[in-house]
Amino acid sequence: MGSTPQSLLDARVRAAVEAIAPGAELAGAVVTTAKDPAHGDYSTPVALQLAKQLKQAPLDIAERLAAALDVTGLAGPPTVAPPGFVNLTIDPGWLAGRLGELVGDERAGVERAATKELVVVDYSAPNMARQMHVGHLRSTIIGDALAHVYEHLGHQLDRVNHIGDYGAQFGVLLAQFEDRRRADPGFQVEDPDAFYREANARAKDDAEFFERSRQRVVGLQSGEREARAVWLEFLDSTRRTNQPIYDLLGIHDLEERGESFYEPMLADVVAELEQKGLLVEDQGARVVFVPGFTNRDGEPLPLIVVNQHGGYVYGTTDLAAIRHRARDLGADRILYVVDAGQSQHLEMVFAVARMAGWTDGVHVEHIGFGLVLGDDGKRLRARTGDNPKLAELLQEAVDRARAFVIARAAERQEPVPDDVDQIAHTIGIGAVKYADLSQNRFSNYVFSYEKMLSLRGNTAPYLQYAYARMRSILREASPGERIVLSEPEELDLAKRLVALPDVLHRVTTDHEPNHLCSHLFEVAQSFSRFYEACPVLRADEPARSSRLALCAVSANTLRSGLALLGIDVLERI
RNA sequence: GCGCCGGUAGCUCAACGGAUAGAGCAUCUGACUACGGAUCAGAAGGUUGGGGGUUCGAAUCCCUCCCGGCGCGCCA
Repeated sequence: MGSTPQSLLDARVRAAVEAIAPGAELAGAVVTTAKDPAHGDYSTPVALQLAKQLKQAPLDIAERLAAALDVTGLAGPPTVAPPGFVNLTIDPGWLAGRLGELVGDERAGVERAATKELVVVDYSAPNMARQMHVGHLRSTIIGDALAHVYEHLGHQLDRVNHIGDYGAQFGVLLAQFEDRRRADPGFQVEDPDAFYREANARAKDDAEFFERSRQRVVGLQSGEREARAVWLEFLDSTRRTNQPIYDLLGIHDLEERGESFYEPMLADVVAELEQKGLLVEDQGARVVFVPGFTNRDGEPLPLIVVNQHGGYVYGTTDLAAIRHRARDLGADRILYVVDAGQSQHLEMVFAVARMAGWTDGVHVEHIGFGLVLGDDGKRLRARTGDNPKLAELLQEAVDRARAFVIARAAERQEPVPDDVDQIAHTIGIGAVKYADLSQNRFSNYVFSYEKMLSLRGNTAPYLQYAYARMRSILREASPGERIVLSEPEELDLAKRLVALPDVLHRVTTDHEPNHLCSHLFEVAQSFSRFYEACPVLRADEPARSSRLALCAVSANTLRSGLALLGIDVLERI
């Protein structure tokens, strides 16, 4: 923010309110973007909001506000519209000047935040010894995008991969693995999901086996060598399975800090809860009752910290993690990008952390998201009924993109590009990411290759195509310094190009990346209209260098905006 | 039963308490002797699930009911 019309107008409207009604309190939006061009570009409803407070007619207040409002050099004279709006139209001269500053600005006008925060983003979080599924995909994509946005705004990031590598589930796997190894010394886990099912099915039916598996957990947690060795083997195999997925997604700076990382802190976390009087004994377990949460029968619902067998559970590691992040790392903000199904559990963890006084002054938030559905409207499954393997799902997007590029080359009787693999990868992965991010994260969405790879509409390929077209023009000539905006299409595009910082600010408030997607889509749409209406490269075009500048800023905006979403662009498609 | 999230155009979705609820897809009508037509222009399409309430103003906030999804004590 800082240099956007909205933030500048906001400050000036506040000043004018202070002048005509000192001490008046403003609730809600001060300056909003106008939907109807007849209302200008920005609008303020503050006169309406102040009417009751000041006991005066809204229209009168609006008139006095308009008179007191100094927007010289930034917008045209304010106009008043019933029942009490004050409408503002950005001065094309200001817009041209601002755009001039953005030419060649790699950051597309986004300034760094005044105060630098440490932002912990917890995302991806696959489970050891199980395939990643589409839920992990959403977490990974959304978390990565949010981390990029905060980083771009100058904050310090700690990207944490809280993998599920600890706890009772592993005992079952360990016991089964040892039995299989005993029968066949060369045994290897080929299919992690199948092995997981096999082990859990046995634990369900075989009481002896189940009891043994529980003891294996104790063995592991007490540092028994053999158990530890197998555990490490499982971890390695999980990493080998997941690495290709992270490679495909281009995600490299995620730090693995799984549940086991917090093991050394667990005893102390329990001791501290005990010492603070939060821990109580209930049904053989040691728990914290969290006000406001009830179970099926309407009884108080606890967060279990130590189970009836004396073991730690995931709530324990989650508590250790939040304490570590807030107290030891000094996080200002902790974001949990975890599916919506975990909402109650996380709210309880957050509540206990607050009760323990660990998160005073820390912004802790669950960034929940809905399910990915197949075209049958049910949870996405592979043909086999299993969770689809993510690597295959991503690969199919890439393959479809490649097929399209090849078909298009044939259609145009052109040779297939040398870098067809690179193009297919950028389009295919970009399409998957954008399809996810452009959706409201709260709702479920239907996974459709056809839609995400479509070249029309609000899709990554549309944006990538628009970018390639901008670059194609910019290869021919360089933008000028002096900018003149006269055509409506030029003005419309320019207004959108200067607003990116407002959008990013919003994304750090509501953590909904779909707003950034919409903005980039609107930029691309505005550009296409501009491109149709305003010749750029024509030799006798007087606005040539100015229009080249519009192309340059548009390209920068799309490139850097898509990068924030974790999506690459292509110079040529 | 309780909790959380959703219900907006035929479909997929926007709309940070503001003005005549907007895009895309699909449909229909136009525009290729102009910088990449993978494009653009236009048309049509709505009782914002129902009912109350608060407000100058409600898709948005509150209450209630209906529908869908997810979760709800020792897996994570």
